[in-house]
Amino acid sequence: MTQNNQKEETSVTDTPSHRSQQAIRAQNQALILAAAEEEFVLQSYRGATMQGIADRAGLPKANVHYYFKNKKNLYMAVLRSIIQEWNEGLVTMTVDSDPKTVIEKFVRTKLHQAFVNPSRHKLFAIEVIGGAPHLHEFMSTTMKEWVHDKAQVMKEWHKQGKIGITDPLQLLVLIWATTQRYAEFESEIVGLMDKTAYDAEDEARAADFLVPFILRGCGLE
Amino acid sequence: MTQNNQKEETSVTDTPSHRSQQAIRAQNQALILAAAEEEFVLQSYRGATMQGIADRAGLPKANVHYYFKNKKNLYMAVLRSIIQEWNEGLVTMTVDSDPKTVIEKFVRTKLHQAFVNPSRHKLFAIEVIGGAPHLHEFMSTTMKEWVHDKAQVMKEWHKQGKIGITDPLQLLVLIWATTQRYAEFESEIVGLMDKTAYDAEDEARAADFLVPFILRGCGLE
DNA sequence: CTAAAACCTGACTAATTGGTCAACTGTTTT
DNA sequence: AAAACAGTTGACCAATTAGTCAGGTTTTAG
Repeated sequence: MTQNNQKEETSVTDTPSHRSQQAIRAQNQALILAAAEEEFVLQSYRGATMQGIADRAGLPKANVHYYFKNKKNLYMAVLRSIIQEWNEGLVTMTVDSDPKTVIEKFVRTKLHQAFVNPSRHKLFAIEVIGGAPHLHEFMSTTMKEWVHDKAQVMKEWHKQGKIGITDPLQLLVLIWATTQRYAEFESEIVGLMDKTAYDAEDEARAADFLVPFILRGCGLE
Repeated sequence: MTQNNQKEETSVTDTPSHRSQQAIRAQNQALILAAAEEEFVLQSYRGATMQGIADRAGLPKANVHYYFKNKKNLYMAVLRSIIQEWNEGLVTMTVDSDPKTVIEKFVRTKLHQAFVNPSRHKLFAIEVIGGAPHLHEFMSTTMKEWVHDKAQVMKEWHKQGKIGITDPLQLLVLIWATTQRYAEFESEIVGLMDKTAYDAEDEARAADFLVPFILRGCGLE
């Protein structure tokens, strides 16, 4: 594939001849972000090319640069949208909550996110594995506060004899590891199940295994 | 850093003026493989440069090409050494084994590997996340056979009422996820613990948490 | 209707980088 | 000792690719 390119087909939604600029902006940015997410996952930061992203989005490369000044800028935009989803998956958890209910909800929420949007989890994982150079701020502020907050709650639960866990950080790491794994290692897990992709019941199967397993591990139920 | 380069210092072991060619080969290949492993983890395949690997190994770039024909060749060599370690970490597990003993041993072995050699686990993870394009053969032969074999054993254990797990594949995925996580997400976990690197007790802390948790999850103990 | 603003894009450029090679030095073999 | 072989390396090249830009078209505001 050379540096040159042209649109091959009209975009996904049949475009009216007259579109508001706001709509154009929104649609193209979304198109580019989605394309970038996939390319960055498959090729990693350096391996992904602006041309490849443009092709996937069905736009000329120069147009991608029109919306996102440069590659790093685009990459950061993708990371921001991932962090946003992370923030939405949070569970309210107070000293008075029922551990069993909260933990089950947390596991199911995270697992669902993993199955619904594997690419994002893969990209996040690649970033963390590489030392999280672009996520330092998020990790050392938002995420750390959330973790310390939840750890406090869990320690209180333990004091009250509601849960058999003394080290809440380890539990959080375990829950993230086990749920996100289905997204990150999709290709491996799918292969070991002799399939080419998850089917409709795989999320439920994973949940039916994970939820009781983790609850038992916590000394609940 | 330009394309040019030169050795800055004599290599790690003070070199005698007369070295056998076999020794030279072995040492340089090891040097390059170690350097490549680190670069590939930090920069991913495309991001890693032959020049960067050469610099890290303390050799001129052309010398790297002398030992490994090209970049892909070098990358595959690194993957091969990772697979080799994987094969060494296997546990013998038969129908007559004691589940508790075997699972505990398996978890501890995998966890130890993760703490001792995090780079390899990170690289393996990146490869799988990207769809394991270079590991297809390994995954669909060696690994699949091993997994199906162990799954058979575990199903038999369940029939005999020795273990409360009906879906062995899910358990294997969970054990890999939880143990390898400490390597893969090193930067995140270390950050959340307010450290800059794991200390001597962290492996033991993880094991003390994971082993009983997983055994409880399996309905053992 | 018209001018300004926003959007679009083919063609180009500068920088990076994988890979080659010829000339060289050190080691082994006969 | 000298031919053959293995290891070393600076200089070079071709391919790739992020980013620019000038001149275009379409949309919007007045």
